[in-house]
Amino acid sequence: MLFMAGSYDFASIEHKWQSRWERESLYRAPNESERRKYYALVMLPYPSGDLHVGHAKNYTIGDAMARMRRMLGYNVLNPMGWDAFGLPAENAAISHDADPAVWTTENILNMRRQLRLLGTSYDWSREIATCEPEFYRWNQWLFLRLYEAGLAYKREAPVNWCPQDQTVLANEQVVDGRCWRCEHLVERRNLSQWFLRITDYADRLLDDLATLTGWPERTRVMQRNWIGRSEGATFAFGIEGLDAGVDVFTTRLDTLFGVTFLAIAAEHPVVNSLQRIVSPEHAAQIDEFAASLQSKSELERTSLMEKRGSFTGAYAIHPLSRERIPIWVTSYVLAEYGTGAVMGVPAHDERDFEFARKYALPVVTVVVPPNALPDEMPHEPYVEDGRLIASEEFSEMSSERAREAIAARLEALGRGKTSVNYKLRDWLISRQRYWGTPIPIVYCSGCGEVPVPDGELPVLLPLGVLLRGEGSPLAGVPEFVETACPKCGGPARRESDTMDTFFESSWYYLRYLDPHNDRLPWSAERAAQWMNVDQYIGGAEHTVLHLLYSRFFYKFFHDRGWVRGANEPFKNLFHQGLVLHDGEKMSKSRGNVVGIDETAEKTGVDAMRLFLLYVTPPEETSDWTNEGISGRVRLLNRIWRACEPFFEAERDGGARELPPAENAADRALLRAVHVAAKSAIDETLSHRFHYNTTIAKLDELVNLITVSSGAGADSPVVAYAVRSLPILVAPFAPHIAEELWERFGHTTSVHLEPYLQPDARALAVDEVTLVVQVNGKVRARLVVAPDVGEEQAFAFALAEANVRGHLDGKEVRKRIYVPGKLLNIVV
RNA sequence: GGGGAAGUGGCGGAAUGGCAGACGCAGCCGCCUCAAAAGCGGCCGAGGCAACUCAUGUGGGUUCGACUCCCACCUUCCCCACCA
Repeated sequence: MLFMAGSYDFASIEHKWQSRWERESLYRAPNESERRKYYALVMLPYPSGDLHVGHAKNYTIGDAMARMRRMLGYNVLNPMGWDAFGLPAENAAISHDADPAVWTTENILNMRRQLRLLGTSYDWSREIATCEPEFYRWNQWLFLRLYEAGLAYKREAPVNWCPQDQTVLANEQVVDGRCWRCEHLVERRNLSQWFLRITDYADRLLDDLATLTGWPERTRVMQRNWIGRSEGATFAFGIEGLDAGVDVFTTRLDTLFGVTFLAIAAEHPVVNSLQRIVSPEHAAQIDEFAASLQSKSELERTSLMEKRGSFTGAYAIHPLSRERIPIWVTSYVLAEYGTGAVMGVPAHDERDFEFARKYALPVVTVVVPPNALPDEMPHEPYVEDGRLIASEEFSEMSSERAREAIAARLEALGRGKTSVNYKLRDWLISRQRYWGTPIPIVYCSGCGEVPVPDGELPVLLPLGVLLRGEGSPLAGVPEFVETACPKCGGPARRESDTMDTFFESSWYYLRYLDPHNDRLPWSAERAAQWMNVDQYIGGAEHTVLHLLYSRFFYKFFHDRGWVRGANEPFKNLFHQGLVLHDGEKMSKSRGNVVGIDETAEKTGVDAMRLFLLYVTPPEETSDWTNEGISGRVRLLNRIWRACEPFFEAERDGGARELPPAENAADRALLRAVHVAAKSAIDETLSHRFHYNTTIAKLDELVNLITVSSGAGADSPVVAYAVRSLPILVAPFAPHIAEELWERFGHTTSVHLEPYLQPDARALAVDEVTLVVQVNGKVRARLVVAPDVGEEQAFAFALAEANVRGHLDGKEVRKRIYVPGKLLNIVV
């Protein structure tokens, strides 16, 4: 290791303290404490192999924040674990013949070492890995509780299927409608799948967003849009020649008299009934049309394809006018949203208009702009609200009134009522994959679907399974699948699907509270002690799914009484920005990945931590540059050199008392110390974490100390400032802080010290620069006492030649005085 | 198509109604040195000899005063997207 004269030996210092912190379990969080609790949580990582400085940003922000809270007197819980189930392990098995369990364990070992190398302050006694039976047995336990509550159920559903790889794909693995591995077009297949009934919680998930004032606004908006509540009405069209009707959902009931066709999804259940009443030619056309769509993914059916349809030959009856309405099967109506059927109103809907034009269906205008006459031949749909025409007795009503009046009429006739629809769909948790939690269900020919009793948990995932990347791996393991029915003891088959890994990440934060409990996933007592999470930090890519699923689970737990207090898990939420390298995304293929190990070796992790916190506000995208980090290396070396003269001095017990200032330089130095401390505390308590400004204040402080160093070790003010440095930098550069603290003669850790409390006497200024403006333009700057009065300030201002020149004998119309800051004279 | 965020020197950024550009990077000059590195000191938005003027994406507005608030537009990034 080479290091220059005037620089310090970061490598041995960082290694020394990391070992000692671990040996002394310095960051263990006791369950019982006099101190107020603070639950600091960073999203648990997937053990993908290696950390780079981009990952480090996330952990550094969380760690600096947790260290600040600890030094501010809180009992901080700062845990870490591994989101250890998932596809990359399985893919590694398929491509390099590696056992997923071994691959995962090796990665965890390496990444745990790297997280320690970052100087993080986690309580490792609470570590969890979701792939261990001690953890996933509680996944199964929670699944069974959801099952008992009717919130877990099985039904047939369309999924993404890659015909090349012969396997189901997760939504995230479908890129632009193609398989991420072989780029084959993905098809839709109907398979029997497990779902969680998150839609039961849609209203609460939506309404409680209002209570999440500590979340970024954009995250709340995205969740609101994802839930996608829309208010409207559901009503029935009768069908000529059938007893059954077709339900339709609409938000635009005011356009009901503009209906010229009924559009239904090809998968709609009524299609079978229609085929029985229409001519053989029409029935064949419907079959042909449905077949042409069947294998297409939703993406193809939506974005890529032009709207298509086929007339069924059947007619519906308009619920009010009783007119005959042709029924079409179409490509653009989604079976999974609303009722799978839509009233076609081409005059007032873009999609219906496009469809009607293609198939020459009539366009009937029933809403016009408030003060306009109707267009006889519209060239584009009018989609705004307006005034009704040609709508029987509802004509001349406003859209808003008409919606209410028509809904009331439909309800009176028993043909419909107001209703609410959500975009949110039930959460599909089945995966035809190996490396996940087995779903604890058994199928018995006699008893049917039987839940595995709690006493038989965990249902262990068999190890050493041959993985070929085709089909459902567990289905091919007889020792796993073949079992006895828990009810009747007869032969039965286990469910071979595993759970979506979002299942475990929806509740893992509760397991940290009670990681060794073997009777329950966590105890209500521990939850009461620690929940809710005070600050959650993680990537914005989890804005919708992970956070929504976690909120859903937590509300379920709350309903059960397993957690109390607020029914939201995460009080404050923060999304960190990405890290680029020289303006480009880090990736192995570009060869521009900056690793943790190389950085620790080259510059030390204290410098890395400072750089990541300093280069941008934490929520912004930052750019890693070698020049940038050298600036932070310089700062650390300057801190070291400022402290060196004090290493041999005897321990000064009074060093933390504010010394008296002899002169302006002393006052400036004391002020710089306390301004830095105030900044660190403000950024923490505000949950803003703009430590870039705090570190800039540390730069200013070190600049002042360097200038003052001529005053030497015998100046009590310089001594005070220097001795404050380890405390001030401890949350950001924890190793150098600890080393300096020790060299100053302390025998306990700096990280157990209280943070420096800003002192009003040190922060006070004895003179300020008062800006004098004439008509809003700066004309003079006066150095005055901070408490100077308006009259006196005005008198001072008039003494300035430049001010007098601009007043030039004109009449003073108005004066604005901001004490200690500004005087504006308006003439 | 819908929604969200953001536009400030060569670069990252600071300032959230009151001195625009803190702090750092890069650059330039000097000191130290036989020399270099490191370190230390200084300069560093544009124009002007200067007093000054101009300048925070563009155009309006509110205000004594706007990077900051309001309206419109332009650009960039992100998310969702035939959601009836």
